[in-house]
This record gives sequence, structure tokens and C-alpha cells, in this order.
Amino acid sequence: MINITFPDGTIKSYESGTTGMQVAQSISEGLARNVLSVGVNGVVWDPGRPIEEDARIVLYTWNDDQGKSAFWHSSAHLLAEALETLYPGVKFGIGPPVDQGFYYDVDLGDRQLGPEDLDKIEKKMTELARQKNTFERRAVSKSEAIEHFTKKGDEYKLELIDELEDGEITFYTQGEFTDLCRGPHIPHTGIIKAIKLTNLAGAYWRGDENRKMLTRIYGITFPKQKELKQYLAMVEEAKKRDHRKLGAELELFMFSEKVGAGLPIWLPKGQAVRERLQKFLKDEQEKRGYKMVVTPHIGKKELYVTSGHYAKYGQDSFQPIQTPRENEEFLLKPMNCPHHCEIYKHRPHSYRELPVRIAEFGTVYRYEQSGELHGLSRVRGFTQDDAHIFCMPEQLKGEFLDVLDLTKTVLDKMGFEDFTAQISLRDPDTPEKYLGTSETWDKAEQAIIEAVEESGLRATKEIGEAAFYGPKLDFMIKDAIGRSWQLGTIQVDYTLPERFELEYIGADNKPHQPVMIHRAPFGSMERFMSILIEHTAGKFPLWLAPDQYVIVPVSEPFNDYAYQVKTRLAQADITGEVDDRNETIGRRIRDAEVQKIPLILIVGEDEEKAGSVSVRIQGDGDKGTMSIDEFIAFFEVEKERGV
RNA sequence: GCCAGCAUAGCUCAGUUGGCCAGAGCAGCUGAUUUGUAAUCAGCGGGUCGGGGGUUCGAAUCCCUCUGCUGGCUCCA
Repeated sequence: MINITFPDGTIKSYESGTTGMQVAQSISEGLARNVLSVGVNGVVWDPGRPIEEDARIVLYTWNDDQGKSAFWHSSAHLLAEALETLYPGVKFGIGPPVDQGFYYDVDLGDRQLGPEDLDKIEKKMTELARQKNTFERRAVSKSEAIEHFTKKGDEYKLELIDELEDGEITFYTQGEFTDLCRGPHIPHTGIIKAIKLTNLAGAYWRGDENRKMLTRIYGITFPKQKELKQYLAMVEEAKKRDHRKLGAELELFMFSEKVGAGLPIWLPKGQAVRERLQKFLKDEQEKRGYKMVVTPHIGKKELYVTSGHYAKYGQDSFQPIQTPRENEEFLLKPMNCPHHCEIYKHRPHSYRELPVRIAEFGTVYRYEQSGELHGLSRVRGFTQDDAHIFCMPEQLKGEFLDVLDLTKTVLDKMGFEDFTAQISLRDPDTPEKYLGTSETWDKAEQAIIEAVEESGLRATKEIGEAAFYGPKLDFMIKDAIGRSWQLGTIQVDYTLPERFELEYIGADNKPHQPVMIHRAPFGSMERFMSILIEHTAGKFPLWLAPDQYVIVPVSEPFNDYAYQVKTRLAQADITGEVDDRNETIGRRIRDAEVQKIPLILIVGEDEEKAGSVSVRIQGDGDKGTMSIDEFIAFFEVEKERGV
């Protein structure tokens, strides 16, 4: 007999060899039907795997991530089975579960799949699922595993096996299909009721662009048809929030084939929002002792040779532009930091004036691969809300904490609560990718880790994600369809001060090297706006809205009054327009609603006589009339409410 | 850059297997209407079917190529 401990602490005894499924059955039939995987002493197992020793167990269902991931992992096997049935000889890479579903990377030889093929594969998967085949786990020796896949001629699986230890290799078989797999899997394929193959993509084998590109088939499955429907509806909803769509509809920004791919063009309304964001940050930075500067969009190649950017990115950048006579070479600036280093250097600094905080909304240009461009999120020309802090080593932590506080202030103001923070460290195995010595890297990484700990911020550590000149703390946030983007960043840098020979005169009257912090709370105006648009669905908070109100006079005789109101509001620093088009009132209200203008003011005979406005809130209907002073007071209250 | 796909009027889309002057709704313009809380009515204009090349008696439709876009991969100072 063995003792099974449940999450609530109760202990029951079972015969040795009892499976998770049997344990579930002993509790209730309903639970047994829903069990997808089983946590055994912290490891996720198949429900059908016998438990031989005392164990703590957790039964996972569709409501648990562990249950979902087993479900989707098994769905990937089902996809593979369908592929093998339809396309004999297909070779398989890997087929893991992901956040929303699963994929399988396959090598179909010369065959190309199109969207029509996905329907066919889906049908086959449904047919195979109905067979309710169980997933059978089998431990195999390394030689047996090699033999199996040699016979099958699947070099990808052989490569994977090659990296595994003998004794830890398992196969899973459902129906006619056997795959190398560590598991776990759901009880049988019949639980997979709703199947949707979502898209096809190319993916390099093992993520290496020098190796073969496999066909990646993405899909998602559910235990109930209804859940698939809900999922698809949710995806449709998310598409409506897409900043590319809203940006065009609300006339915030545009792209032009003639101007060039990845070069956003800001329209008046988008620029209005940008300006308000920048004003907000400028005010915040002013309180914290930053000074604004402006630097040119190009700089001599030598500037970037000095900074190290040229050696690192020169080949993958817009190539230098030349002066016609002297053949001097200039680069479009990909970073503001070298310029800011030169600003620091323009005169000697005493330790008394440190930290020096230099800020700039600096527009930079980077060559991004054509396939990478994506709306405002990934562009070739963008404006960073950049600043560089030059401080003494002993001031580093304090400065870092202040920047952290600023970044949190920004995210808070925007109502972005679901961000994650990531400490991006160097990969010690590839020192050639980084500038500077191991000692300075250790110092810089330690400074970030300590400051983050002290601030109480929860952050993950990611090895190999650092910039080439220093480690960083990145803030990540998801867009409407769940893709994660880096917004704010804080970076500690000992390297550039050295390369630019920056110094300050210390209390000892000797030169010392300052430490540099690079930071951008928004990251870039472009990417920040893309996330802001998607999070607000284009319905900007009052303090950011390009037009805060529109006045709709009931008919022509009241146009004069409407313009009088506009003038009054302008004096109160409230901006908007009068819509005196010859259209029905219903029409003009509708247009304002569709344009997501926060406040609609209707004025007619009653309002003119009373000196009032009739207020309507976007998406929320008629709020009744108020005097203009009342409206201004109401506006100020609403404005403070933020997002 | 790589894989797969898409590109018809300002926007959203129709255009059977290549075959009459390429269509609709919205937007635009003109006129009528003077409006009280999400689309007033009528008339009119608008497209070298993304660019270039080819196949064909004939191409929006088939092929090649370039550009842009979409979803991934790689990359992201």
C-alpha cells in the first residue's frame, strides 16, 4: 500500500501501482472524466501511469495550465498522426504546447501545404480523435530509440535522441503513431472534441537560421466545441483592437509605400496624443532633475566606431551616407547615447554636479529585416524617450531606484497593470558578444539585481538577453492578441564611459570614471502608442484624447453659440471642435461616437438661453445639461480619472 | 533575410472554369432638407484591377519578377 497526499493535506492509502486516473475515480466519476494530467511530487504525469510509492498528487483538469498543456501536447501528437496518415514519409521536428494551443514542425520534403490542406488535416484529426486511442507510454533504451527512427528515416528525431541520456527516453503511441516524447499525455484522443489549425509558418530547425526551414503548423483544440467558438470570437474581438486598424480608422498615423516600409507617418491626431504623452513625461522628468537636449539625426561614423556600435551592427545598419566632396561618412543615428556622451564630455565635471541627467526625445533609425516590420511595434524609424544618467558608482543604486520609480509611475498612469519585468543578463558562454570586462559586467548585473530586489519589483532573469554594452531591466507588455513587447528599459553601462573616456573630478582632485544609466520608460513613442491604442481600444483617456469634445449645434442658428462655447473651453485648456456640418444631429453624434471622441456637447435653443451645454459621454449616452462652468469642473474631475 | 499567403475606387468587399464598356455599400462632390442624442433624401464623379515583364485571338483571372502588407522563424544597440 502507498499513501497519497492531496493538496488539501488529506492522506489516503491506495494499492501500489494505482494510477492517477484510478485515484480520480475513487473520488468521483465526474472528476475522472475531466482529469487531463496528474502532478506527482511536483512532476506532471500521465493519468494512466502507475504510482509505486508514497506521493503528493494534484489532479489537473482543463482549468489548470498543466491540464491544458497536456491536452495541447497530446493534440500535437494527434496532428502528427494525421500528417503521417495523409503524407507518408513526413519527418517530424518538435511539437510542443504553447500559450494558446500547440504546433508541430514538420519536414514534408518537396510538398508545400496551403490553407486548403489544413482543412483536410483537421478532418483527419477529428476522425482519429473519434477513435479514442489511448496514449501508451513506453520506456525504451537509447539503442532501441535510435533503431526505431533510423528505420523511419527521421534525422530530426535522431538528432534529439542523440542529446538524451540512455534510460530517460520514452515513446508514446496512440493508434498507429509513435513519437519520441517525455509526456505527459491525456488519457485518450477522444477528449479532443474541437480542433482548429490556425496557421502555417516556416520555422528554422532548432531556431537556427543556417539550418533547414521546416513547416510549422499551429493549431488549438478544446474539450468542447463551444469553447472553440468562444475562442474564435475572442480572436475576432482582439482584431478590432489592433492598433494598425484603429490607427487608420482614427487617423492617428499612416504608412506610405513611397516613403518606405517601417517608417510611420504621424497624422495630426496621433501627434496630439504623442505630444501629450511627451509633456507628461517631460514634467515628470523635470521634477527629477533631467535636462532636455536635442542632437542631430546623423553622426560621423567614427562616433559609432568609438561607441562600438559600428563593429557590432555596422553591417546590419543603414549604410553610411557620404558628403559629395570630402567623402566623409555619416550614419543615421541608431542610438542617442554616443551623442549624449559627447555632451557630457564638452566640459569637465566635478563630482559635486553628478548625477548629470540628459534627456531627449531622440529619433533613431535602425535597419530591421523586412519580414520583421509590424505596424508601430517594429519600425525602422522611431523616437525614444531616451535619457542618460552619468553618476558616481556609489550613486548608481539610488539613481537606478529613481528610474525604476519613474517607470512605474508611467505604467501606473497608463493603467498598464499586467506588465512583466525581466532582468536581461549576459550569457557567460558567449563573451565575444559583449564589450567590457567580466568584472564590470558582474558589477553592473549585481547593481540591477540588488536595486530590483530593494524595490520589491518581481522580475524574471533572462540569460543572454543583455545589450552588448551592459545588462538591463526590461518591462514587457502584451498586445491585443497576446504577443509580448518590450516597452520600458533601464540599462547599466560601464563600457561606454570607458570607450568615450568620460570622467569627473572627485573629492580627491583626481579623475574618475562615471557610470552610465540608459533608460526609456516608454521605450519608444511608436511602440508605446501601439500598446496604448490596443489597451484602450482607441478610446483614449480624456487627458490624452486628440479631440476632447465635439460640439454639435442642433441647427444652423446655434452655430454662433457653439463657437462661443468652444472659445470658453479653449480658455480652460480644453480642446475640441464644432461639428457644424449640414447633417442631422443623429448623424453627427454617430460620427463622434465612431471617432471615439470622449465628450459630445449638444447645443440648441435651450442651451443658448441658459448658457449651458447638453453633455453626452462617448459610449455612455446622455448625461443631461450643465452650465459651462459646471462642465469645466466636471471635465477636470473626469480628466483626473486617467485611463 | 527565410517559409506560407494576400494586394480590385479613399475604406470594406463582389467579380463562376481567362471572353460583353469591372460592380456594390460606405466615404467624396452637388443640390434639397434646418434637424434635440448612433447613419435624411436625390443626383454626380471616381479604378492603367499594387508596379513591370510574359503566355494567349483575348488577362483582374495563368506564369515570372519587383514593391507593400499579413502570420510565423531568425534578428532586435
